[in-house]
Amino acid sequence: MPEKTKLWYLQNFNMLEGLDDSSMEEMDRRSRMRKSSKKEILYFPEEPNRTIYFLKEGKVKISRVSEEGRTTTLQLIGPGEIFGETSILGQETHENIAEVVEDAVICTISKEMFQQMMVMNPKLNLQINKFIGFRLRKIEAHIEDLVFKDAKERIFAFLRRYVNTFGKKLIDGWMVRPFLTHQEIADITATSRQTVTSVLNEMVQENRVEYTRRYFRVKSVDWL
Amino acid sequence: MPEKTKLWYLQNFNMLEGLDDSSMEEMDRRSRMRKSSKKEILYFPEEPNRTIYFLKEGKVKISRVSEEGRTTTLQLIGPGEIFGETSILGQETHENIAEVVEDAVICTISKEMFQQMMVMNPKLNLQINKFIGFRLRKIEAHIEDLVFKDAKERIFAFLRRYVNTFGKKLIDGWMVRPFLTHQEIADITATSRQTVTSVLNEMVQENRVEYTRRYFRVKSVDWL
DNA sequence: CAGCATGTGTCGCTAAGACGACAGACCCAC
DNA sequence: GTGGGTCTGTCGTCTTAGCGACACATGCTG
Repeated sequence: MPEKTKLWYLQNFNMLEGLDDSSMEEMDRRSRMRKSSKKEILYFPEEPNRTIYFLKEGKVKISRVSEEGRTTTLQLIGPGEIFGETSILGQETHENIAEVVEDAVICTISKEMFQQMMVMNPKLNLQINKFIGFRLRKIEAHIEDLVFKDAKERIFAFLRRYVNTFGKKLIDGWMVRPFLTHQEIADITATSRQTVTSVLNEMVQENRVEYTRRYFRVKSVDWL
Repeated sequence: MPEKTKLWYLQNFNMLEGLDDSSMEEMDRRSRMRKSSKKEILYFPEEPNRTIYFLKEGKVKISRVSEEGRTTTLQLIGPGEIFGETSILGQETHENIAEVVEDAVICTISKEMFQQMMVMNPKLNLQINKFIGFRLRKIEAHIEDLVFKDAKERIFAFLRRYVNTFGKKLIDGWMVRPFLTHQEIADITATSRQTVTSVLNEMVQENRVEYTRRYFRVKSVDWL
Protein backbone atom coordinates (compact mmCIF):
# COMPACT_ATOMS: atom_id res chain seq x y z
CA MET A 1 0.00 0.00 0.00
CA PRO A 2 1.35 3.45 -0.88
CA GLU A 3 1.96 6.07 1.74
CA LYS A 4 -1.25 7.29 3.26
CA THR A 5 -1.54 10.74 1.75
CA LYS A 6 -4.41 12.99 2.66
CA LEU A 7 -6.10 12.45 -0.69
CA TRP A 8 -5.99 8.72 -0.16
CA TYR A 9 -7.81 9.14 3.07
CA LEU A 10 -10.39 11.41 1.54
CA GLN A 11 -11.12 8.94 -1.23
CA ASN A 12 -11.81 6.25 1.31
CA PHE A 13 -14.12 8.39 3.36
CA ASN A 14 -17.79 7.36 3.65
CA MET A 15 -19.16 10.82 3.72
CA LEU A 16 -17.44 11.82 0.54
CA GLU A 17 -18.29 8.73 -1.46
CA GLY A 18 -19.56 9.53 -4.89
CA LEU A 19 -17.96 12.94 -5.17
CA ASP A 20 -16.32 13.60 -8.53
CA ASP A 21 -12.55 13.92 -8.84
CA SER A 22 -12.40 17.68 -9.09
CA SER A 23 -14.43 18.07 -5.88
CA MET A 24 -12.14 15.63 -4.14
CA GLU A 25 -9.14 17.64 -5.22
CA GLU A 26 -10.75 20.81 -4.03
CA MET A 27 -11.44 19.20 -0.69
CA ASP A 28 -7.81 18.16 -0.59
CA ARG A 29 -6.61 21.69 -1.24
CA ARG A 30 -8.93 23.25 1.29
CA SER A 31 -8.59 20.91 4.24
CA ARG A 32 -5.79 20.39 6.71
CA MET A 33 -4.75 17.00 8.03
CA ARG A 34 -3.20 16.35 11.39
CA LYS A 35 -2.48 13.59 13.85
CA SER A 36 -3.66 13.74 17.43
CA SER A 37 -2.79 11.40 20.21
CA LYS A 38 -4.82 9.94 23.02
CA LYS A 39 -6.19 12.39 25.61
CA GLU A 40 -5.78 15.37 23.33
CA ILE A 41 -8.74 17.71 23.55
CA LEU A 42 -9.95 19.00 20.18
CA TYR A 43 -12.45 21.49 21.49
CA PHE A 44 -14.02 22.62 24.74
CA PRO A 45 -17.50 23.92 25.55
CA GLU A 46 -17.98 27.63 24.91
CA GLU A 47 -15.36 27.66 22.20
CA PRO A 48 -16.34 29.18 18.87
CA ASN A 49 -17.65 26.68 16.40
CA ARG A 50 -15.77 27.36 13.19
CA THR A 51 -14.58 24.07 11.79
CA ILE A 52 -15.87 20.70 10.84
CA TYR A 53 -13.85 17.58 11.56
CA PHE A 54 -13.43 14.41 9.51
CA LEU A 55 -12.09 11.49 11.47
CA LYS A 56 -9.91 9.21 9.33
CA GLU A 57 -8.39 6.93 11.92
CA GLY A 58 -8.75 6.40 15.63
CA LYS A 59 -11.63 7.24 17.94
CA VAL A 60 -12.92 10.45 19.44
CA LYS A 61 -15.47 10.86 22.20
CA ILE A 62 -17.95 13.69 22.49
CA SER A 63 -18.89 14.35 26.11
CA ARG A 64 -20.37 16.74 28.61
CA VAL A 65 -19.33 17.56 32.13
CA SER A 66 -21.86 18.71 34.72
CA GLU A 67 -21.39 21.56 37.16
CA GLU A 68 -20.49 19.03 39.84
CA GLY A 69 -17.90 17.41 37.64
CA ARG A 70 -19.79 14.30 36.58
CA THR A 71 -19.15 13.23 33.00
CA THR A 72 -21.30 11.63 30.34
CA THR A 73 -20.29 10.64 26.85
CA LEU A 74 -22.82 11.39 24.13
CA GLN A 75 -21.13 9.53 21.33
CA LEU A 76 -18.08 7.66 20.27
CA ILE A 77 -16.90 8.70 16.81
CA GLY A 78 -15.14 6.18 14.60
CA PRO A 79 -13.19 6.33 11.32
CA GLY A 80 -15.27 7.71 8.46
CA GLU A 81 -17.48 9.87 10.63
CA ILE A 82 -17.62 13.62 10.97
CA PHE A 83 -18.06 15.64 14.13
CA GLY A 84 -18.39 19.27 15.08
CA GLU A 85 -21.14 19.31 12.47
CA THR A 86 -23.23 21.79 14.44
CA SER A 87 -21.01 24.52 13.01
CA ILE A 88 -22.68 24.10 9.63
CA LEU A 89 -26.05 24.11 11.43
CA GLY A 90 -25.51 27.67 12.55
CA GLN A 91 -24.60 26.96 16.16
CA GLU A 92 -22.17 29.61 17.34
CA THR A 93 -20.31 27.70 20.02
CA HIS A 94 -19.58 24.16 21.01
CA GLU A 95 -21.53 22.70 23.90
CA ASN A 96 -19.48 19.55 24.19
CA ILE A 97 -15.94 18.36 24.72
CA ALA A 98 -14.24 16.40 21.95
CA GLU A 99 -11.41 14.20 23.21
CA VAL A 100 -9.24 11.70 21.37
CA VAL A 101 -9.59 8.24 22.93
CA GLU A 102 -7.45 6.39 20.44
CA ASP A 103 -4.65 7.96 18.38
CA ALA A 104 -6.31 9.73 15.51
CA VAL A 105 -5.84 11.21 12.07
CA ILE A 106 -8.19 14.10 11.52
CA CYS A 107 -8.93 16.47 8.64
CA THR A 108 -10.41 19.85 9.37
CA ILE A 109 -12.03 22.35 7.09
CA SER A 110 -13.52 25.75 7.91
CA LYS A 111 -17.28 25.86 7.97
CA GLU A 112 -17.31 28.68 5.40
CA MET A 113 -15.36 26.67 2.88
CA PHE A 114 -17.41 23.62 3.53
CA GLN A 115 -20.67 25.52 3.13
CA GLN A 116 -19.40 26.93 -0.16
CA MET A 117 -18.62 23.43 -1.33
CA MET A 118 -22.06 22.25 -0.31
CA VAL A 119 -23.68 24.93 -2.42
CA MET A 120 -21.59 23.94 -5.44
CA ASN A 121 -22.10 20.25 -4.89
CA PRO A 122 -25.65 19.04 -4.26
CA LYS A 123 -24.47 15.49 -3.74
CA LEU A 124 -22.29 16.51 -0.83
CA ASN A 125 -25.19 18.46 0.59
CA LEU A 126 -27.38 15.38 0.39
CA GLN A 127 -24.77 13.22 2.10
CA ILE A 128 -24.43 15.66 4.95
CA ASN A 129 -28.16 15.88 5.43
CA LYS A 130 -28.38 12.14 5.55
CA PHE A 131 -25.57 12.02 8.04
CA ILE A 132 -27.31 14.51 10.29
CA GLY A 133 -30.52 12.53 10.02
CA PHE A 134 -28.67 9.50 11.32
CA ARG A 135 -27.14 11.48 14.13
CA LEU A 136 -30.57 12.68 15.18
CA ARG A 137 -31.84 9.13 15.18
CA LYS A 138 -28.91 7.82 17.18
CA ILE A 139 -29.30 10.46 19.79
CA GLU A 140 -33.01 9.77 20.14
CA ALA A 141 -32.20 6.09 20.54
CA HIS A 142 -29.80 7.10 23.29
CA ILE A 143 -32.65 8.80 25.15
CA GLU A 144 -34.84 5.78 24.67
CA ASP A 145 -32.14 3.59 26.21
CA LEU A 146 -31.73 5.90 29.17
CA VAL A 147 -35.43 5.91 29.88
CA PHE A 148 -36.46 2.34 29.17
CA LYS A 149 -33.42 0.17 29.80
CA ASP A 150 -31.79 -0.59 33.13
CA ALA A 151 -28.03 -0.37 33.74
CA LYS A 152 -27.26 -3.90 32.63
CA GLU A 153 -29.29 -3.66 29.43
CA ARG A 154 -27.61 -0.36 28.56
CA ILE A 155 -24.18 -1.89 28.96
CA PHE A 156 -25.21 -4.84 26.81
CA ALA A 157 -26.65 -2.58 24.15
CA PHE A 158 -23.48 -0.53 24.08
CA LEU A 159 -21.20 -3.56 23.79
CA ARG A 160 -23.30 -4.90 20.95
CA ARG A 161 -23.02 -1.63 19.06
CA TYR A 162 -19.35 -1.33 19.88
CA VAL A 163 -18.50 -4.78 18.59
CA ASN A 164 -20.65 -4.32 15.50
CA THR A 165 -19.10 -1.03 14.48
CA PHE A 166 -15.49 -1.51 15.53
CA GLY A 167 -15.02 -5.27 15.82
CA LYS A 168 -13.45 -7.80 13.47
CA LYS A 169 -15.02 -11.15 12.72
CA LEU A 170 -13.07 -14.25 13.82
CA ILE A 171 -13.71 -17.94 13.14
CA ASP A 172 -15.59 -18.10 16.41
CA GLY A 173 -17.04 -14.74 17.32
CA TRP A 174 -15.81 -11.17 17.28
CA MET A 175 -12.84 -9.23 18.57
CA VAL A 176 -12.34 -5.53 19.27
CA ARG A 177 -9.02 -3.92 20.04
CA PRO A 178 -8.09 -1.90 21.95
CA PHE A 179 -10.72 -2.04 24.64
CA LEU A 180 -12.05 0.76 26.77
CA THR A 181 -11.65 1.20 30.51
CA HIS A 182 -14.63 0.41 32.72
CA GLN A 183 -14.89 4.06 33.58
CA GLU A 184 -15.19 5.01 29.91
CA ILE A 185 -17.94 2.46 29.40
CA ALA A 186 -19.66 3.77 32.51
CA ASP A 187 -19.60 7.30 31.07
CA ILE A 188 -21.11 6.14 27.80
CA THR A 189 -23.86 4.08 29.40
CA ALA A 190 -24.62 6.44 32.28
CA THR A 191 -23.81 3.83 34.91
CA SER A 192 -21.09 3.55 37.55
CA ARG A 193 -17.64 2.05 37.12
CA GLN A 194 -18.46 -0.68 39.66
CA THR A 195 -21.60 -1.70 37.84
CA VAL A 196 -19.68 -2.06 34.58
CA THR A 197 -17.09 -4.23 36.33
CA SER A 198 -19.68 -6.57 37.74
CA VAL A 199 -21.77 -6.85 34.57
CA LEU A 200 -18.66 -7.59 32.53
CA ASN A 201 -17.45 -10.24 34.95
CA GLU A 202 -20.84 -11.84 35.11
CA MET A 203 -20.55 -12.35 31.37
CA VAL A 204 -17.09 -13.82 31.79
CA GLN A 205 -18.48 -16.25 34.41
CA GLU A 206 -21.10 -17.34 31.91
CA ASN A 207 -18.30 -17.88 29.44
CA ARG A 208 -19.80 -15.64 26.81
CA VAL A 209 -17.01 -13.13 26.74
CA GLU A 210 -13.31 -12.74 27.34
CA TYR A 211 -11.37 -9.54 27.84
CA THR A 212 -8.23 -7.88 29.05
CA ARG A 213 -7.25 -4.24 29.08
CA ARG A 214 -6.25 -4.44 25.44
CA TYR A 215 -8.94 -6.47 23.77
CA PHE A 216 -12.50 -7.62 24.09
CA ARG A 217 -13.76 -10.83 22.56
CA VAL A 218 -17.24 -12.25 22.17
CA LYS A 219 -17.44 -15.99 21.84
CA SER A 220 -20.74 -16.37 20.02
CA VAL A 221 -22.39 -13.84 17.78
CA ASP A 222 -25.81 -14.23 19.37
CA TRP A 223 -24.61 -13.79 22.92
CA LEU A 224 -27.67 -11.81 23.82
CA MET B 1 -58.23 41.00 12.86
CA PRO B 2 -59.15 39.48 9.50
CA GLU B 3 -60.00 35.85 9.15
CA LYS B 4 -57.01 33.66 9.75
CA THR B 5 -56.22 32.51 6.26
CA LYS B 6 -53.40 30.12 5.60
CA LEU B 7 -51.23 32.88 4.18
CA TRP B 8 -51.69 34.93 7.30
CA TYR B 9 -50.42 32.06 9.34
CA LEU B 10 -47.46 31.51 7.08
CA GLN B 11 -46.47 35.15 7.28
CA ASN B 12 -46.38 34.96 11.04
CA PHE B 13 -44.32 31.84 11.12
CA ASN B 14 -40.81 31.99 12.69
CA MET B 15 -39.26 29.56 10.33
CA LEU B 16 -40.32 31.43 7.27
CA GLU B 17 -39.37 34.90 8.46
CA GLY B 18 -37.47 36.84 5.90
CA LEU B 19 -38.74 34.97 2.88
CA ASP B 20 -39.73 37.18 0.00
CA ASP B 21 -43.36 37.51 -1.08
CA SER B 22 -43.18 35.26 -4.10
CA SER B 23 -41.70 32.43 -2.01
CA MET B 24 -44.43 32.90 0.55
CA GLU B 25 -47.04 32.64 -2.15
CA GLU B 26 -45.42 29.55 -3.53
CA MET B 27 -45.43 28.02 -0.07
CA ASP B 28 -49.10 28.91 0.17
CA ARG B 29 -49.90 27.20 -3.09
CA ARG B 30 -47.94 24.10 -2.30
CA SER B 31 -48.95 23.41 1.29
CA ARG B 32 -52.16 22.11 2.79
CA MET B 33 -53.67 23.41 6.00
CA ARG B 34 -55.82 21.42 8.36
CA LYS B 35 -57.17 21.43 11.89
CA SER B 36 -56.60 18.55 14.24
CA SER B 37 -58.10 18.06 17.63
CA LYS B 38 -56.70 16.72 20.86
CA LYS B 39 -55.63 13.07 20.88
CA GLU B 40 -55.41 12.85 17.12
CA ILE B 41 -52.34 10.94 15.97
CA LEU B 42 -50.50 12.55 13.08
CA TYR B 43 -48.06 9.75 12.45
CA PHE B 44 -46.99 6.43 13.91
CA PRO B 45 -43.61 4.70 14.04
CA GLU B 46 -42.73 2.72 10.91
CA GLU B 47 -44.85 4.94 8.72
CA PRO B 48 -43.19 6.38 5.62
CA ASN B 49 -41.67 9.77 6.14
CA ARG B 50 -42.91 11.90 3.29
CA THR B 51 -44.10 15.20 4.69
CA ILE B 52 -42.95 18.01 6.84
CA TYR B 53 -45.28 19.68 9.34
CA PHE B 54 -45.60 23.32 10.35
CA LEU B 55 -47.48 23.85 13.58
CA LYS B 56 -49.43 27.10 13.55
CA GLU B 57 -51.54 26.75 16.68
CA GLY B 58 -51.85 24.29 19.51
CA LYS B 59 -49.35 21.77 20.81
CA VAL B 60 -48.10 18.45 19.55
CA LYS B 61 -46.04 15.90 21.44
CA ILE B 62 -43.44 13.63 19.88
CA SER B 63 -43.07 10.40 21.85
CA ARG B 64 -41.86 6.85 21.87
CA VAL B 65 -43.39 3.73 23.32
CA SER B 66 -41.25 0.84 24.51
CA GLU B 67 -41.89 -2.82 23.83
CA GLU B 68 -43.42 -3.14 27.29
CA GLY B 69 -45.74 -0.22 26.69
CA ARG B 70 -43.96 2.46 28.69
CA THR B 71 -44.07 5.93 27.11
CA THR B 72 -41.63 8.80 26.98
CA THR B 73 -42.10 12.16 25.34
CA LEU B 74 -39.12 13.52 23.47
CA GLN B 75 -40.43 16.96 22.81
CA LEU B 76 -43.39 19.24 23.04
CA ILE B 77 -43.88 21.24 19.87
CA GLY B 78 -45.44 24.70 20.07
CA PRO B 79 -46.77 27.23 17.54
CA GLY B 80 -44.14 28.33 15.03
CA GLU B 81 -42.17 25.10 15.16
CA ILE B 82 -41.79 22.40 12.57
CA PHE B 83 -41.74 18.66 13.11
CA GLY B 84 -41.30 15.55 11.05
CA GLU B 85 -38.15 17.26 9.79
CA THR B 86 -36.24 13.99 9.54
CA SER B 87 -37.99 13.47 6.19
CA ILE B 88 -35.80 16.15 4.64
CA LEU B 89 -32.80 14.54 6.33
CA GLY B 90 -33.23 11.42 4.26
CA GLN B 91 -34.79 9.22 6.95
CA GLU B 92 -37.17 6.78 5.30
CA THR B 93 -39.60 6.16 8.14
CA HIS B 94 -40.77 7.78 11.32
CA GLU B 95 -39.42 6.45 14.58
CA ASN B 96 -41.75 8.41 16.80
CA ILE B 97 -45.40 9.07 17.43
CA ALA B 98 -46.78 12.56 16.88
CA GLU B 99 -49.93 13.28 18.86
CA VAL B 100 -51.94 16.46 19.22
CA VAL B 101 -52.13 17.52 22.88
CA GLU B 102 -53.97 20.78 22.34
CA ASP B 103 -56.24 21.53 19.37
CA ALA B 104 -53.97 22.40 16.50
CA VAL B 105 -53.74 24.06 13.12
CA ILE B 106 -51.13 22.40 10.97
CA CYS B 107 -49.72 22.97 7.50
CA THR B 108 -48.12 20.11 5.64
CA ILE B 109 -45.95 20.05 2.57
CA SER B 110 -44.36 17.11 0.80
CA LYS B 111 -40.67 16.70 1.36
CA GLU B 112 -40.00 16.79 -2.39
CA MET B 113 -41.64 20.17 -2.80
CA PHE B 114 -39.96 21.49 0.26
CA GLN B 115 -36.55 20.31 -0.89
CA GLN B 116 -37.15 21.93 -4.25
CA MET B 117 -37.97 25.18 -2.49
CA MET B 118 -34.85 24.91 -0.38
CA VAL B 119 -32.70 24.62 -3.48
CA MET B 120 -34.33 27.69 -5.01
CA ASN B 121 -34.20 29.64 -1.79
CA PRO B 122 -30.91 29.70 0.11
CA LYS B 123 -32.41 31.72 2.93
CA LEU B 124 -34.97 29.04 3.63
CA ASN B 125 -32.20 26.46 3.57
CA LEU B 126 -30.27 28.45 6.12
CA GLN B 127 -33.29 28.78 8.41
CA ILE B 128 -33.93 25.07 8.31
CA ASN B 129 -30.32 24.27 9.09
CA LYS B 130 -30.42 26.60 12.02
CA PHE B 131 -33.61 25.02 13.22
CA ILE B 132 -32.09 21.56 13.06
CA GLY B 133 -29.05 22.81 14.92
CA PHE B 134 -31.32 23.97 17.73
CA ARG B 135 -33.15 20.67 17.76
CA LEU B 136 -29.86 18.82 18.10
CA ARG B 137 -28.90 21.06 20.98
CA LYS B 138 -32.20 20.62 22.75
CA ILE B 139 -32.07 16.89 22.48
CA GLU B 140 -28.53 16.81 23.85
CA ALA B 141 -29.68 18.97 26.73
CA HIS B 142 -32.43 16.43 27.32
CA ILE B 143 -29.81 13.69 27.69
CA GLU B 144 -27.80 15.86 30.03
CA ASP B 145 -30.88 16.34 32.21
CA LEU B 146 -31.62 12.63 32.28
CA VAL B 147 -28.09 11.79 33.34
CA PHE B 148 -27.23 14.59 35.76
CA LYS B 149 -30.48 15.76 37.28
CA ASP B 150 -32.71 13.89 39.71
CA ALA B 151 -36.48 13.57 39.30
CA LYS B 152 -37.32 16.78 41.14
CA GLU B 153 -34.78 18.86 39.25
CA ARG B 154 -36.03 17.51 35.93
CA ILE B 155 -39.58 18.45 36.77
CA PHE B 156 -38.45 21.93 37.80
CA ALA B 157 -36.40 22.35 34.64
CA PHE B 158 -39.35 21.30 32.53
CA LEU B 159 -41.77 23.67 34.25
CA ARG B 160 -39.34 26.53 33.80
CA ARG B 161 -39.06 25.84 30.10
CA TYR B 162 -42.78 25.30 29.77
CA VAL B 163 -43.66 28.58 31.43
CA ASN B 164 -41.00 30.46 29.47
CA THR B 165 -42.10 29.21 26.09
CA PHE B 166 -45.85 29.00 26.52
CA GLY B 167 -46.66 31.28 29.47
CA LYS B 168 -48.00 34.81 29.64
CA LYS B 169 -46.58 37.45 31.95
CA LEU B 170 -48.90 38.79 34.67
CA ILE B 171 -48.42 41.65 37.12
CA ASP B 172 -47.13 39.15 39.63
CA GLY B 173 -45.62 36.17 37.90
CA TRP B 174 -46.56 33.95 35.00
CA MET B 175 -49.55 31.95 33.84
CA VAL B 176 -49.90 29.04 31.41
CA ARG B 177 -53.16 27.67 30.19
CA PRO B 178 -54.25 24.99 29.71
CA PHE B 179 -52.11 22.86 31.95
CA LEU B 180 -50.96 19.31 31.39
CA THR B 181 -51.95 16.24 33.38
CA HIS B 182 -49.46 14.86 35.86
CA GLN B 183 -49.06 11.79 33.68
CA GLU B 184 -48.09 13.93 30.69
CA ILE B 185 -45.47 15.76 32.75
CA ALA B 186 -44.21 12.42 34.01
CA ASP B 187 -43.75 11.20 30.43
CA ILE B 188 -41.81 14.32 29.48
CA THR B 189 -39.52 14.24 32.51
CA ALA B 190 -39.10 10.47 32.68
CA THR B 191 -40.52 10.24 36.18
CA SER B 192 -43.66 8.65 37.62
CA ARG B 193 -47.07 10.24 37.90
CA GLN B 194 -46.91 10.05 41.71
CA THR B 195 -43.58 11.84 41.85
CA VAL B 196 -44.95 14.68 39.73
CA THR B 197 -47.95 14.97 42.05
CA SER B 198 -45.81 15.23 45.15
CA VAL B 199 -43.25 17.64 43.69
CA LEU B 200 -46.02 19.91 42.44
CA ASN B 201 -47.80 19.90 45.77
CA GLU B 202 -44.62 20.56 47.66
CA MET B 203 -44.32 23.75 45.61
CA VAL B 204 -47.90 24.66 46.42
CA GLN B 205 -47.12 24.17 50.14
CA GLU B 206 -44.22 26.56 49.82
CA ASN B 207 -46.63 29.01 48.21
CA ARG B 208 -44.55 29.39 45.08
CA VAL B 209 -47.09 28.03 42.68
CA GLU B 210 -50.80 27.58 42.17
CA TYR B 211 -52.55 25.28 39.76
CA THR B 212 -55.73 23.53 38.75
CA ARG B 213 -56.44 21.22 35.87
CA ARG B 214 -56.81 24.15 33.54
CA TYR B 215 -54.04 26.54 34.45
CA PHE B 216 -50.66 26.76 36.10
CA ARG B 217 -49.43 29.91 37.75
CA VAL B 218 -46.05 30.86 39.16
CA LYS B 219 -46.09 33.54 41.80
CA SER B 220 -42.59 34.90 41.48
CA VAL B 221 -40.42 34.84 38.42
CA ASP B 222 -37.34 33.62 40.26
CA TRP B 223 -39.09 30.74 41.97
CA LEU B 224 -36.05 28.56 41.63
C1' DC C 1 13.52 -3.36 37.82
C1' DA C 2 11.47 -0.25 41.15
C1' DG C 3 7.92 2.64 42.02
C1' DC C 4 3.93 5.21 41.04
C1' DA C 5 -0.20 6.02 38.64
C1' DT C 6 -3.97 4.10 36.81
C1' DG C 7 -7.31 0.48 36.44
C1' DT C 8 -9.99 -3.57 38.53
C1' DG C 9 -12.59 -6.54 41.93
C1' DT C 10 -15.62 -6.84 45.87
C1' DC C 11 -18.41 -5.43 49.98
C1' DG C 12 -21.88 -3.39 52.37
C1' DC C 13 -24.67 0.73 53.03
C1' DT C 14 -28.02 3.85 51.53
C1' DA C 15 -31.30 6.49 49.10
C1' DA C 16 -34.06 7.67 45.25
C1' DG C 17 -37.88 6.76 43.26
C1' DA C 18 -40.94 3.27 40.88
C1' DC C 19 -45.03 0.80 41.66
C1' DG C 20 -49.46 -1.02 43.47
C1' DA C 21 -53.41 0.12 45.92
C1' DC C 22 -57.17 2.73 46.98
C1' DA C 23 -59.95 6.82 48.27
C1' DG C 24 -61.57 10.99 46.88
C1' DA C 25 -62.06 14.94 43.49
C1' DC C 26 -63.28 16.65 39.21
C1' DC C 27 -65.62 16.96 34.88
C1' DC C 28 -68.27 16.04 30.97
C1' DA C 29 -72.32 13.90 28.84
C1' DC C 30 -76.68 12.60 28.98
C1' DG D 1 -78.46 16.59 38.48
C1' DT D 2 -76.36 11.80 38.33
C1' DG D 3 -73.06 8.59 36.93
C1' DG D 4 -68.90 6.88 34.87
C1' DG D 5 -64.43 7.87 33.34
C1' DT D 6 -60.42 10.25 34.18
C1' DC D 7 -57.27 12.62 37.21
C1' DT D 8 -55.19 13.50 41.81
C1' DG D 9 -53.45 12.61 46.55
C1' DT D 10 -51.19 9.65 49.82
C1' DC D 11 -49.14 5.34 51.83
C1' DG D 12 -46.18 1.69 52.38
C1' DT D 13 -43.12 -1.59 50.12
C1' DC D 14 -39.35 -3.02 47.36
C1' DT D 15 -35.66 -2.81 44.05
C1' DT D 16 -31.97 -0.90 41.58
C1' DA D 17 -27.81 0.93 41.40
C1' DG D 18 -24.79 4.61 43.10
C1' DC D 19 -21.06 5.46 46.32
C1' DG D 20 -17.24 5.02 49.59
C1' DA D 21 -13.69 2.13 50.96
C1' DC D 22 -9.87 -0.58 50.31
C1' DA D 23 -6.94 -4.33 48.53
C1' DC D 24 -4.90 -6.00 44.57
C1' DA D 25 -3.36 -6.05 39.61
C1' DT D 26 -1.27 -3.95 35.73
C1' DG D 27 1.66 -1.36 33.15
C1' DC D 28 4.41 2.62 31.98
C1' DT D 29 8.61 5.50 32.93
C1' DG D 30 12.70 6.68 34.35
